[in-house]
Amino acid sequence: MKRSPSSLKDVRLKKLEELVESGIQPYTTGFRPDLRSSELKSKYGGISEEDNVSDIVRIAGRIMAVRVLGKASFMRIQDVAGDIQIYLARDILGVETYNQAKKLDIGDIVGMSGSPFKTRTGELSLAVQSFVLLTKSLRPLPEKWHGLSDVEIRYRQRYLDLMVNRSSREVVVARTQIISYLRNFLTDRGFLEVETPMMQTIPGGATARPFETFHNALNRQLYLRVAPELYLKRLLVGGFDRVFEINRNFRNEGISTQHNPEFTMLEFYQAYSTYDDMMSLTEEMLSSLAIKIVGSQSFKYGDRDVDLTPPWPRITVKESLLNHGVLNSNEVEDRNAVFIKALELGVPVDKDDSLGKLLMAIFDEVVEGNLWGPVFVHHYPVEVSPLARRNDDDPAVTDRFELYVCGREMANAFTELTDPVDQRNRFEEQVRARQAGDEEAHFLDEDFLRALEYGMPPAAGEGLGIDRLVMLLTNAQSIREVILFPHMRPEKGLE
RNA sequence: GGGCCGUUAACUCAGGGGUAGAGUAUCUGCCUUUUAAGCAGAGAGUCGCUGGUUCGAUCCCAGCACGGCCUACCA
Repeated sequence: MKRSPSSLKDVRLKKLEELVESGIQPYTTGFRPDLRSSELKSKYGGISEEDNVSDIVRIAGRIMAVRVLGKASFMRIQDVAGDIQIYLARDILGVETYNQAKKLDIGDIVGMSGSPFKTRTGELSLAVQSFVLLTKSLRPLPEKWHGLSDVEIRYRQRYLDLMVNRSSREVVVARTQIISYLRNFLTDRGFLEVETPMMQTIPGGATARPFETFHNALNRQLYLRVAPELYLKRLLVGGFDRVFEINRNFRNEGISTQHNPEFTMLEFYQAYSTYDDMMSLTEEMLSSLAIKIVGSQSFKYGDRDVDLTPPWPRITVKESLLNHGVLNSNEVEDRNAVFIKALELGVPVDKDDSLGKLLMAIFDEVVEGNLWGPVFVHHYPVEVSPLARRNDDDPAVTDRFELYVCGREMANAFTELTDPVDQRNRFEEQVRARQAGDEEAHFLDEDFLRALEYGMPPAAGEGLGIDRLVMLLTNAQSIREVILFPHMRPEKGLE
């Protein structure tokens, strides 16, 4: 570490030495506050400037602002609940203690004991009678007006961001409330929360490239899961009729404002139900969640309005293409016409792609981003839905939907494929695609097929991207705003 | 992966071919109800890194690193 004699950190290290020399412990344990700042405010907020409160209360927190007025000083102490002003006066503390208090720095964590009172301007404050330095801070905090806005520092040093930016703390709280709400919502309906493997020998359940790792003792390759789906369905086979998991998935793909290599998914499965039931459940779950979190079913995302009031429109993939005008009703059934249209649109397609794949390629390219929603798009082609049940009337499509809100896929659900013979065929098709170079194609999971051969009850399941849901409800434009420690390249030159 | 933009003090930002500026923060002094406290003074930067052009580069050029946005892949 480089040390110029006058660096801000060295100034504080010198103070630290002086504190120790004068017998003050700079990292003290054992102080227990009575109240958080918000509790102090609600308990004593009603006092008047004339009141002489004799109660002594203890608060703890970080010094965020210091105003020394000579023989008296004010400081702002921040804790998790907010902040409270404290008043330090020489004639209360005595000369020696007051001079020690003046050595406290912005950033230090302190415990303060004193009596609540109101200042001339009517602000509830704490007149300190004694204090203790709990943690000496050695680095200066970001500037008090503009705070910390450099996104790189905000993400890399999230602790700093949380310290100085209230909005960042609010996102954390909202995220926790959202997950808690979803957990209770499902638990209340008889769902059992489970945990399934993150490290898998055969990564399954989604079309995605997995991360690879290696188990030394077993001398074999393992994958980080791309989805929990196949394990949750094994639990349906085992007899649990409603299960869910809220946990991390890992996909070895690009990073963007919508994508982090690890992200959180809610997956839930319900036996004896269909994807229609999933749509109703999703409407109820997310619209009530919105009321809980933002206070209304309609709210702003960016500069546009979103309204989650049920029911939400339901259209098929083909209808969405027709509605958009990109294809007409003759073309949409004609594989070659669709292929030509894809080429015209510059959509990346392969000459061997099936009708279903081509339709989805065009959908992804031109329709998806325009689906402000909320809208359920259903009847996905069977070729791109290897785990979903075929539609009884049209075996070329599946009983699958994706929920779109604000041009983004929020959820993916389907009536599950329970036929082990069909499932084997679908897997084999995926294996052929993998052998042809598709690194995202599914692996064949022989044990999963064996489970289906024992018999899985008819069921529907859904995956819901938690990060994107949190983005929607906190009006965040980047997934990194809703993940505490988003993935970053290693920092160079760190001391 | 591709394109564009950015990187100057601890933070927020100006500046610009002749070796650097502001506010906040820090330090010193004054100040017993401030709250963007005030007043006076001071210190603080290898201008992201490495090369090139130039008498001279923080500035111009190239490469690299990191970040942002768009794009691609995906959820």
